[in-house]
Amino acid sequence: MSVDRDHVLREAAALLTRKATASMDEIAKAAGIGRATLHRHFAGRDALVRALEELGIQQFEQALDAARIEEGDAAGAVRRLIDEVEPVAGMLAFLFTENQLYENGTNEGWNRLDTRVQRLFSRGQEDGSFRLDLTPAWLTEALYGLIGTGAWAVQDRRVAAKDMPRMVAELLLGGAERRAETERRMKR
Amino acid sequence: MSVDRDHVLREAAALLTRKATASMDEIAKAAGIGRATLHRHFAGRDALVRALEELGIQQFEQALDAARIEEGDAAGAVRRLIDEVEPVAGMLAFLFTENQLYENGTNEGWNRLDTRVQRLFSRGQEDGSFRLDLTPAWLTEALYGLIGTGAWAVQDRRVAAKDMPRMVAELLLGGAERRAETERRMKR
DNA sequence: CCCGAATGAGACGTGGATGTCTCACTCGGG
DNA sequence: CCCGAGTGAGACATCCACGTCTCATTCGGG
Repeated sequence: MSVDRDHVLREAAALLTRKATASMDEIAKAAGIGRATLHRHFAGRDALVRALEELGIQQFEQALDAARIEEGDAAGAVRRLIDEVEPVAGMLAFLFTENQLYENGTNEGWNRLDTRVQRLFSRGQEDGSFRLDLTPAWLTEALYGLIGTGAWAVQDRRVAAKDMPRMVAELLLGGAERRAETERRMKR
Repeated sequence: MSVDRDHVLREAAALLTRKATASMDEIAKAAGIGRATLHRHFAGRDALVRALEELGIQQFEQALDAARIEEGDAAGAVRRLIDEVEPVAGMLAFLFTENQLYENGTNEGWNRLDTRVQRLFSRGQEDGSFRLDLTPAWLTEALYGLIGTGAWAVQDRRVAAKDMPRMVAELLLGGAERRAETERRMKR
């Protein structure tokens, strides 16, 4: 009977990522509940969006923890991170799109996570596994962008959900150009 | 005196990409004109968005033509395309975000250009310069996503506008991992 | 210099979304 | 079995953005 709060937020994120102007009524229907119930759980649209940001940041942090991005080689850490993020890619896409986060003087919680990701790329550069001509800031943005693009492609059935992490990781780390190392990895 | 239509559309795209729920008044102010004047040039919000799509598609097509993506090696063609697209990256980011384009039964003009880009990646795979384990459809989506991310990073001053094309092209083609070929290219 | 076209500011009515409320219903625990 | 908490549907007033209109002003060409 009781409404699954996380489920509502997931559906809301998926809808709002597709159609940012969706009305509260549309959001409620997408989540399979009545508009009144939606208002009972979230005071208003603003409160809903803030809850969305909060949950997204929390889930992203859990992914960072679960992937143990501070351990092992940097490339492996990036792969683990993308694997862990996949189930909540929709939420992250919403977060990345929702720049309101940036306008209102950068969000504190987000900054903490952002720094953590940037450090991962810095570490990869320092230990020689990542190239030095692409800044950690750009690699971080690119990671977000590719995850968002991937989540989108999955929603539109252009890519299967199970393939998404590999697509994102391979492109981000290895790029599109063919090379010997890629051939070797493919054969494993 | 007369309003610069393209300038208005550019500003509108930049604003709407950041804040999709921006009101007509905000759009007008962002473009430096009055709300009445905005309405004189575009019958309504829908008309504005349609004009935005039209201009974006037109500019993207011009970029595809100018880059002569059907000629030369595929990697070079991708680099030229990104260079040509850079000035209108904001418009393209809007187009990519504006999924309404996909909802309303895919847009005809867009499909034509999308096919053209996919063919570029297919060509690269056939001539052996691109890897085969990433589908042309995904590489195409990734290109759009990275261009959008790049445009965004430039807007937020995280990346200099002149560096954006290189950042996007290098990541898309070469990826983040260090390798001998990259070192060689850097020394040129 | 002067006239006309275009603009900016603002008033105004309208429609749709919002937030609140009521009421009947349903489900689950005691 | 029964009661209460939680829900869906809908009514309702309110508010905001929209689209239209007017009017004074400004800018540029003739």
